[in-house]
Amino acid sequence: MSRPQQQAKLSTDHNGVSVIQSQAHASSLQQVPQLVPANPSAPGGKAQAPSKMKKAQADKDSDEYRQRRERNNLAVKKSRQRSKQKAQDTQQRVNELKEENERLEAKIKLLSKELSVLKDLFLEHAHNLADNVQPPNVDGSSPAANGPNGQ
Amino acid sequence: MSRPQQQAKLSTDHNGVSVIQSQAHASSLQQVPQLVPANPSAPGGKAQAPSKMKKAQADKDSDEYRQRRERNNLAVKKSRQRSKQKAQDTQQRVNELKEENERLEAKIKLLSKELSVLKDLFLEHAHNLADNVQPPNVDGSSPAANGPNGQ
DNA sequence: AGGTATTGCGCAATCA
DNA sequence: ATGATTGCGCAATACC
Repeated sequence: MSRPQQQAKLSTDHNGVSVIQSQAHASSLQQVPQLVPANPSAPGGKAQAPSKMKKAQADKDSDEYRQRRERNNLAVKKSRQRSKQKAQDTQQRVNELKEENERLEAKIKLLSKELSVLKDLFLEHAHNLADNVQPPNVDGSSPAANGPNGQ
Repeated sequence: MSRPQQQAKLSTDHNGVSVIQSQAHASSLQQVPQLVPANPSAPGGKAQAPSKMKKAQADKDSDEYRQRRERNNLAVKKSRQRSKQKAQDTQQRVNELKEENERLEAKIKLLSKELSVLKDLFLEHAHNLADNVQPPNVDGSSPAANGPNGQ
């Protein structure tokens, strides 16, 4: 995909390096504007003065016109290239962020686990301590053994 | 934020010929493609047989050709629109991911803090416990209430 | 004023 | 043969 569309015109290299062609817009196929007013031979039509045509014609042949076009074409290419690049970068960014996200998520998991372990440990010891220090309640089991720590 | 460039359906021909395109393509402005060699004096070039041109010409006039073009134009529009949409979505994705990242990062911070607090607490109690547990025999009075931890 | 940068559009070559 | 993509040129116009 993306091949020499027309074997003509610009020596746009396949690699994207465009060579500014000479002033001579010698191309292969060139369509002459030839704007035909398409005279409205409609009912009640009126003749139109063919005045501006020639000028248009001249414009296109103009050297300056060609130059402007050339510049613009270049600008367009550049712009599009940039746009594409940007899109690509954005996509890349997404990937990076996704990765980082996973990393963070993993870390969270780890921390959570660590935390829970520590909490359990702490509770256990607390109970032990309580049992040790407090007079043994000869009654049942331990006072409270619930460690409902959510997360 | 661009706007409709033209209010009239003005189509620019491949070669720069502007043509008003009426819905019914059977009316005003007949623009004959008129392929011109445009290269009257090519360096060692050779005149091309005008044989295939006619064919090309005919092709363009062909109803079928027009139809094909029309369909393709439609497809192109669709494709580009989709492409644009996709880019937009990707950008959006970036934003979302960035947000989520911040969220996660905050959570990590929180968990870390919690963890450190708990650790300290645990250490303290562990010490207490150790002091307690060590000599059950001895008549140790109070378990010591020192805060022997650095920082 | 004079330029570049963007954008919509159509064409043609490819791809699928 | 058909729709989808893609590179490209043109023209309008946005942006300096």
